[in-house]
Amino acid sequence: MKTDIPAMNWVRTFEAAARLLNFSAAARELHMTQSAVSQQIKLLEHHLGDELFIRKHKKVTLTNSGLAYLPVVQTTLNDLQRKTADIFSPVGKGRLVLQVNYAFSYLWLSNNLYKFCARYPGIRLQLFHSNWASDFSESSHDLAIINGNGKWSGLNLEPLIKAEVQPLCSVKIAQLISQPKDLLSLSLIEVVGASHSWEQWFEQFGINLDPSLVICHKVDTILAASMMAESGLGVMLSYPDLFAKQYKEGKLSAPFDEKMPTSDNYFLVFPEGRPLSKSATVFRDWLREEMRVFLRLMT
Amino acid sequence: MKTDIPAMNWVRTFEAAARLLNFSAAARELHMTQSAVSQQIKLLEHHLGDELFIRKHKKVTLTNSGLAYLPVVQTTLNDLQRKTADIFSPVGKGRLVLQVNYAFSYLWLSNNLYKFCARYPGIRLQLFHSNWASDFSESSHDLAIINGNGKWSGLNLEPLIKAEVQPLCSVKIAQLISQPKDLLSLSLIEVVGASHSWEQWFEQFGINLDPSLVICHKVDTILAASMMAESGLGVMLSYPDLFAKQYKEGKLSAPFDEKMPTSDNYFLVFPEGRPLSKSATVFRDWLREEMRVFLRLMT
DNA sequence: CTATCGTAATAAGTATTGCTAATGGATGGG
DNA sequence: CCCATCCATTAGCAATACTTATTACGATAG
Repeated sequence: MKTDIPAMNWVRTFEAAARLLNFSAAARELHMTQSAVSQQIKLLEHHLGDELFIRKHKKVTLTNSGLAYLPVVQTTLNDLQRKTADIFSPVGKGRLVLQVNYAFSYLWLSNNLYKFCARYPGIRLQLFHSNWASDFSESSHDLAIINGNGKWSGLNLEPLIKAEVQPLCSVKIAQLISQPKDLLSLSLIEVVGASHSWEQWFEQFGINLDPSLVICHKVDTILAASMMAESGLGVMLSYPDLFAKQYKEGKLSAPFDEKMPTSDNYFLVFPEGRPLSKSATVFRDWLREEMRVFLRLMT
Repeated sequence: MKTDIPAMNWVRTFEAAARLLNFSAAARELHMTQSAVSQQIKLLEHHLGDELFIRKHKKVTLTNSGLAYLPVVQTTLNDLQRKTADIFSPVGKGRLVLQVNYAFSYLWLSNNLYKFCARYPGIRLQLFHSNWASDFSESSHDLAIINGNGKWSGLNLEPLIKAEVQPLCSVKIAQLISQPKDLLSLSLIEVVGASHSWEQWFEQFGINLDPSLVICHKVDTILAASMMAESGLGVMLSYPDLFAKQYKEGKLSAPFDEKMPTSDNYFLVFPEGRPLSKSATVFRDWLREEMRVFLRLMT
């Protein structure tokens, strides 16, 4: 085969013909004659140095190579079309692929995303959930929302909430607490992997935490921690901003006003060095504004 | 913009011009005249309904749209070229992307892959490690090697080793063991998520395992289990086939000959309903044959 | 068996597109 | 200031894409 890329029209003709398994039908779909289809496919086959179709008198079928090539061609054409449209179609149209942290999606986005959709009804959203830092060159999402310390290279970051944590628990449990050391007799919920810890929190009050003396549930996600805290299983140390709804509904309460800074935050993440698609820019701007309003209401 | 896909030559011309930021240089690279480049880019801009370059008398720069479009075009062209070559270039050429289970890669593949590379020097390998079942429609790998019970739909599966496990430990520890109940006084290493368990193993001998009475290390990967077993920290329950090398080198030993069937295995996984690329077929055949020889040597 | 329909291949001619050569305008370095 | 470099434009030629018309083949219905 020749090493250069086959012409777009050959490929598009092949796609239609392979999908329909009928040159005449492909010709109708592409608004050309059957003859043109026949010729283009012959040219493509010659270019690739391999047969794509088995011509059996009344119907054509795909060869093994053709069968293997069809999905390649389909995803390529589809990708190019979609991404081209994302960049060049007018603002408010197109698809937007987001990678979102589970907890942020459940605790904040689920309560607010409807506003974005109402404002930009032409933007079709596609949400993927993952808690891991994202590789924009590999994956095909436009934006990501990730929790972590923000030390990722090659990415643009915008912190979304205030980077401070405080003890949070059910209202019932909160009534049992009046001073920091009261916590020591309760179950503490620790999120493993977080850069803030109960140890640090107690340090603020001169209390040296002896890990063997406290009951400490360890969970690997903030979502699990919040569910345990809500159901009265213990006290968690987390971002008050994130639990506004639970706070308002009386499901969670903060026994102390003091907040402790942390180096973890939720970040809006997008690739560095190349501009965002229009839809992604629109979403970023919306999220910025929405978070600004949200955080102002918090104080 | 028009909704149909821009012609391949327009796109290719744009790619070169945008990369080099010089129409004349792009023309030289593509073996055409500067005039042709200028015209094609003008056509593409017209097609997309947007400017791609800012023409500043001596040099051109990319507009925001152009900047956003360049990576899209580059990955698309690259992908199409690579995948086309994978299908149509002669056997023994091309790239092969494998997703491999960590343990299988470390314990078996690392000792045998050199033979494949020696036999097919034209095939460039790309290995990704992951222990999770794979989605061929999303990801871009050709084959995967995964551990599990094989209950994944839409995938072709071929078991790679014998689906049986047996206790394995360091030679030193093995000398302390003569009958099954001797194990109860040692540390047992359990791989969480595996479908076989120590409980099942003891059941064979009519021993009811009381979890509270045995020291049980829990790990989440076979690799971690094997490292602990090798260093004499305890006994693990795993596939003897996988540890041939450790066995031969005296690092691991099997205190009992009896093997227990398990529903977990390592599987070679490939997509259903479409043929593999030539490189992938070659790899599959090589792996089959290599495993056949390997397993025969085992018995 | 034969007429007809649906399908693909081919040949020849036309239309479209792509490319070159030549030229002009603009700019910055020497 | 002049020359080199860069891009745009134009006109004309070359390549390609497409159409029309025709042939060939097989299935199916009469």
